[in-house]
This record gives sequence, C-alpha cells and structure tokens, in this order.
Amino acid sequence: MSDTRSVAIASARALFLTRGLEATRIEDLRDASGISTGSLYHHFGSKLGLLEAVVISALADHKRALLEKLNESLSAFEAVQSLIATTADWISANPDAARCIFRFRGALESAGSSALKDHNRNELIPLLKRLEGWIKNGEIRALPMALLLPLLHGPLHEYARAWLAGRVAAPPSAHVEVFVAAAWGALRP
Amino acid sequence: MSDTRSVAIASARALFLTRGLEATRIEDLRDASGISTGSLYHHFGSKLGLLEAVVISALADHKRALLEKLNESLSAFEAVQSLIATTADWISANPDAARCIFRFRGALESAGSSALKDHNRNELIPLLKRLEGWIKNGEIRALPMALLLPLLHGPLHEYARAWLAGRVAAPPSAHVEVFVAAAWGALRP
DNA sequence: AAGTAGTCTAGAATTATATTCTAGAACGAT
DNA sequence: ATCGTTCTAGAATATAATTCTAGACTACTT
Repeated sequence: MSDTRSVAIASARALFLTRGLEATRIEDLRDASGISTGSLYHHFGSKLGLLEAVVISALADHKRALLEKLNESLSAFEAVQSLIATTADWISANPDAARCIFRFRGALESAGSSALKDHNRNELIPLLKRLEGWIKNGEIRALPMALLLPLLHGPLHEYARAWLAGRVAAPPSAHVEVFVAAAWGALRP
Repeated sequence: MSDTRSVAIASARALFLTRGLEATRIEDLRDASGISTGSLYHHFGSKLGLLEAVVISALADHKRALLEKLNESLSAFEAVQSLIATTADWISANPDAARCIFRFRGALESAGSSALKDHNRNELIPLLKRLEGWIKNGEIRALPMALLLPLLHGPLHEYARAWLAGRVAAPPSAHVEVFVAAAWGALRP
C-alpha cells in the first residue's frame, strides 16, 4: 500500500468521524491530507471509494487482532472468552476505528460495496463453521445458526455503540466478564 | 400533521431505503411525492430535516407499540418479556421503519439532531428509572446501569440487524423465547 | 544513457445537486 | 371582503463531486 493511500485514509477517517460523511468535502480532504483532487480520485475513484477503504482498513485491523489470539485448539468456552475479550479490548484501544465500523458499514452495505461483502464472507463463514463444529460435539447448545452470533456479540456490541457515542463512561474492556458470562449463559448446553 | 408532510415522509422513507441516502436527490423526492422543491424545503428545511422526520416517525411508532403493552404493574421478568416480545414483533411487522432506525439514526446523531436527543431522553430515561427500581428491590441483578440495556436488547438488536439486512430468513418474532431467556439469564439476581 | 509505457499528480473545467429566492395561490381569522 | 399567514411552484444560485487534460515521475528495455 502506497504512502499516499494510507495518508489519505488516515485523514479521511479523522474528517469523516469529526465532521460527518456529507459535511466533509473533497476540498477538505485535499487540504487535510495535502493530496490533490486528481490523485485522490486516481486512488479511490470516488468519495464512497475512499469511505470503503477507511472501513475496510478498520475491519482488517480488528481481524488481525482476533486472529492473533484465536487458535485452532481452543475449547468452545475459551473461544467465546477470547472473541469477546479481544473484541472488547480492541474497541477500547481503537475507538476511532471501531466508530468507523459501527457508523459507516451500513452506508457501504446499502451502496452494495463488494469489498465489504468479501470481508464478511472471509470473516463470518469460518467462524460460523467452527461454531457449527462445537454444536455437533455438544460443547454449545443446539440453536439455529443465525442466533449464535447475536447471542455471542449482542450485548458487547450494544454496549460498545453506547460507549463510542459517549453515552457511557467505562470502556467495553471494563466489563468483559459480564459479556462473557452473558454469552456463555446463552450458548452453553 | 398535514397531509403533505406525511406523503413526503412516506416517499422519502421508501427512496432513502431503496437507493440510499446520498443517492436520492431532492429531484427524486419531488417526482416520487409530487411535492414541489419549494414545498419540501418549506416543511423540512433541508434533506437532513426530512431524514430526521422519517426517523422520528419510525421511533414514535415503535414507542407507541411499546407503551400499549407496558403498564406500571408488571414484575421485572414480565417487563423484560414484554419489551422483547413487543420489539421483536414490531420489527418483524414493520421492517422498513426498523431499517430506518438502525440505518439512519447514526447519521442524525452525528449531525447533532436535537429531535433525536429529545426522543432518547423521553424514551430511555423512564425505562432506566424502572430498571433502577427493580435493582433496588432485588428483582434484577445489581449491575452498573450502563450494562442493563445492552444485556436486555443486545441479542435481539443484533439479530434484527441481520434479518433486516437479509442475512437470515426467520424474523425476530420467531425467536422471542431465546432472546427473553438470554436477557433474563443475564439480568436475574 | 535514452527511450518508452505505465502510473501518478495537479488543478482547471465541467457536471450534478442542494439550497435559496421571488412571486403568487390558498387559507383562516376578523 | 380583507389582511396576514402559510403554503406551493419552479427558476436562479451556490456548492460540491467528478472528470478531464497536461505534464511529472518511475521502472523497465534496449
């Protein structure tokens, strides 16, 4: 990834978050990053393309954090613990990246971003496969697949949204045990 | 509420959801609703003002559904059950309104919509007060206030987002018992 | 080393779109 | 019926995204 790209992404992330999507003009992005209009369009194609790059970069960073901790040999409970703790810690340490995900992913989905779809496929499917395995060997409760991720992540994500919006003071990492207990309570056989 | 306003809101909701926020032009809204540009601006002030009206109308409808079912005499468990069942049923019956809330509320928050802040105050504070009461009399577990709503709504909301995005087939109303069990498992003493 | 194809940068020109403006129509109160 | 107010219409304006053209840089080839 060229330097120009990462500089543009960093500037854009800051401006999109502080001023909002519609309120940041290409001109603002040019001034903040020092990259010309033409160059910006050469690299990203459009404002939406730049947004896509911003969100994908945040998702990729989160994914990296998850993979660092999650190895193949964990029990179901250990995996639940690891997923929740790692995500809570990552959000608490990278609030701006997390805000991008929660706040802008929707805009991309509705615009039909294929990069985002790819990410979902690569991210979600493998995780669901593992959960399916644990259902088969009885480590977690037999529930429709569609319910597993909401039960696992729901409370943490909901709390994270509130924290990221400034509605509560303590970061998600402060309540990991509660989120783990809730998730495991709902998922254990 | 004048007829013009509600026609505009209905058209705008449909267009915002199908084409996305940025992709629907004032011209499109004018053509779809038959209301002139000037009139649209007279009533809503700006495109964002129209979006605000769309979201607030959805929130108001959900609130009405909640208040119909929720009376003062319920036990904590009955209230949890009622909140989750009513919300799941409402989302399942009004997917477009729900999509507006999940997808556009963030855009309003970041734009500093005061109408939205008012709604949050009138909606959330009374509910939190009641939860506080149940903590005091021991009907629900003593937890930091900030955790209560995430534990209560997290799994249902997360599932609802997936259903509204078309990622799962069964509506939230199909899994009410699971969401109630998860919430009550996390909240009971 | 000079040539060359490809990539990148710059900023002006263009196009698209939100918003404002002006004039007049409809309405309600007195 | 008249006055003031609210509402509607659509053209004019302003704003901001995108495209375009020319040139600079880079890496590879001879």
